[in-house]
Amino acid sequence: MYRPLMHSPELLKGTLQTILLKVLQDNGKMYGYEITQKVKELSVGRILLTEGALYPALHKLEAEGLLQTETVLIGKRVRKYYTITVTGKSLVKERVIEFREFIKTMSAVLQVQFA
Amino acid sequence: MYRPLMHSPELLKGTLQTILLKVLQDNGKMYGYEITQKVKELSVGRILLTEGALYPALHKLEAEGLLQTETVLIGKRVRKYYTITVTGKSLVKERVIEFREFIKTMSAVLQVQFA
DNA sequence: GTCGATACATAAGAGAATTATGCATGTAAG
DNA sequence: CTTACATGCATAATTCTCTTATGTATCGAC
Repeated sequence: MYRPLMHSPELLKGTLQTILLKVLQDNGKMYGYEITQKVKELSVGRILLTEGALYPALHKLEAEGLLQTETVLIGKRVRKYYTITVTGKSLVKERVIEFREFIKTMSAVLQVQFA
Repeated sequence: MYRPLMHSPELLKGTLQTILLKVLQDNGKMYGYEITQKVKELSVGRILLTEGALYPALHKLEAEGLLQTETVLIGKRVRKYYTITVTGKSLVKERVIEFREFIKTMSAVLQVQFA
């Protein structure tokens, strides 16, 4: 399946984990495909997560104990639900703060107000 | 020479070109090392450009016609001054707008106000 | 005379994404 | 009824950008 380019491909690097954790924190139990749709909706079509980035990222977050999974059968289709853990919740807080700091720094370097 | 880690290494990916172009637009003629010091100063020590990233990036921008160079001998030391071109100036405008859009999008996805 | 700062540059390696591919089900249109 | 698109998972090959490491060399201070 074709996946169109995102709005700012390079800028998004490094933000994927933060996005996944935050969306899961805000929306509770979600599965991969559902996350891509939610992010697409929130970003008004500007962030289109690719499977090649999404699934490895989810697996990594799970391996690190930041997410928990639960596999469910819907008819004959497999669905893997993800939930954020306590550890994940504390990390997402840090990540959002870090992102805010990053914007502050960039604002100073680029001499631009981002308000 | 050792180069300490930057504040948010992953987040910075993709912003290097924008930083270089904008700093050169704001400060006129500058050489590599001078740029690292200026960026360090503007970012209050949070962005420490490494040579391995800086020089290839400058060479690439030059090859693309976004920067012009002028080599000068200071005593026995070589210095390569960079100036932003007209093409470069129009690109930096776009890049800053793009970065602003990126923040807006991230703000919507993370449901956080970045003001 | 040695260390740290100044000043350039390239190569090897790592990390995170894109692109491509694979498998499989559900459903709407023609 | 078959074809295309959406749903749903996953991994492999490749690309891109940066870090880390290395190399060369000048200058000033101690």
